[in-house]
Amino acid sequence: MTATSAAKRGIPDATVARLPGYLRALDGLVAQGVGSVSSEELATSSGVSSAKLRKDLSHLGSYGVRGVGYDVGHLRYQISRALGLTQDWPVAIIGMGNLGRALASYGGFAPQGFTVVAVLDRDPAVVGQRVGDLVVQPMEVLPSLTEGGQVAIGVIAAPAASSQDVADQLVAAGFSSILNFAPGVISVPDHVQVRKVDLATELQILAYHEQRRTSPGADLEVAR
Amino acid sequence: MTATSAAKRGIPDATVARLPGYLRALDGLVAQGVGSVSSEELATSSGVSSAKLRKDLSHLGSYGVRGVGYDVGHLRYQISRALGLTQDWPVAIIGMGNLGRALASYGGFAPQGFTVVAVLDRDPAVVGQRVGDLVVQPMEVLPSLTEGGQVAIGVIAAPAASSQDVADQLVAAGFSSILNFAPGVISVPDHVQVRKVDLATELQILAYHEQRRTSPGADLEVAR
DNA sequence: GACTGTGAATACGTTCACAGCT
DNA sequence: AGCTGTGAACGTATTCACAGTC
Repeated sequence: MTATSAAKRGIPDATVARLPGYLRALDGLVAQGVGSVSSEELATSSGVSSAKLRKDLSHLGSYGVRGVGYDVGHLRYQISRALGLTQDWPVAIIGMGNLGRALASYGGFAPQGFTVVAVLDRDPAVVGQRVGDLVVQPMEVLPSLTEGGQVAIGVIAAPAASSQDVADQLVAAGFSSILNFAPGVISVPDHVQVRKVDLATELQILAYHEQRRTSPGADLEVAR
Repeated sequence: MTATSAAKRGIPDATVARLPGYLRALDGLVAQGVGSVSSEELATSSGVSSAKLRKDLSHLGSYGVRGVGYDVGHLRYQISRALGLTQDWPVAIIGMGNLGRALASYGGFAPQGFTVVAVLDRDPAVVGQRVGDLVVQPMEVLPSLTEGGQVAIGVIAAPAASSQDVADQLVAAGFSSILNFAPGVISVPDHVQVRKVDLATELQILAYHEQRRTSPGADLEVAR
């Protein structure tokens, strides 16, 4: 219904959402040449409690050594494998406005196993322009991207008004995972995974807490 | 400890996170000239179940009418008020790389009650450049932004390597809410709210589900 | 008759605290 | 002695289902 349609016999959603954080912390340790960590140390560098970390890792298997800790390299590999990052995931970005360009140029995915293989826009004036190493392609190429059975993740960076339209085209082309940066809800068939990133929502959540700081008990008030 | 340090006698976190979605759906209805909605209709346009919607709204008060539904304008106002959006929130963005520029130029906040009032960068070569309507300022101006007691929300769009440094400067300048786009954890004092938006994390979560689709029961396997 | 608001039931997530292994 | 892995306890979120109101 909403976002994640419950995984049958898999890793709990809350845990999956934290695994990338552990992975990043482990990469930091690898870079520092650290070979082994305790749950306490790894938890601190990931910003969680050690009990939560251990529970999370216990869902992947028993990869620690009692009395010692976790082997950094091995744990890193196991988390990668659990997340499906032993393969590289090609990604297509739709919508080459400010945000789309920023995402396309941002080097942040590549090291994590994601490669932007195509950038598209429906505006003929934008098609053909260079963005980073790529040339903007028209929407018509979408179906060809999924042909090898490879590209499966689409990123919607189009304006809200056309996000449902883009989502429909992604689904029709055979994409099964969508990361949506456009505000608002998009509806897709059950078998398609959608995740949403929304700036305005995040700011509004911060505003709520910020406001509570200054006017504490403004809960029950004259309702008009 | 982690992110949200539990609200005393407030609206549940999960509810707060969904209110912006309801607000957006209500704005759509206002634009269509609709004056009244049922929980079922509003839930559908917000992508949640009607029971969840009603429970969420019940935390704000009783603003519906049994047998009828909710008055769109009044509910919109009540949610705005609960979120603290009856005032406008000035925002400062730190880091004018690709992402920072995209965020600064993105018009998406303004209608929601957020105004980007300052954009900063620590690189002297970037300081002075125009980004949208603003001129990039040096980091030194940070403390002056909070002087009127006004600017309280800072957006970190700097690279991961300097995100902790930027966070420290925001905290020192008196910011009490931070939206962090840089990968990795930042640590701040308890009274500072932090929310994180991380691309790579979202893609990794999608990859997990995507991988499960293709290789279903790859859970217990030879552990090396 | 229609639709809200909510207690009760259930599911999910986190924390505690300790048994079990090295 | 040190640290993991995990059952049991607790807390939070979601769903159900219906009493209450218009």
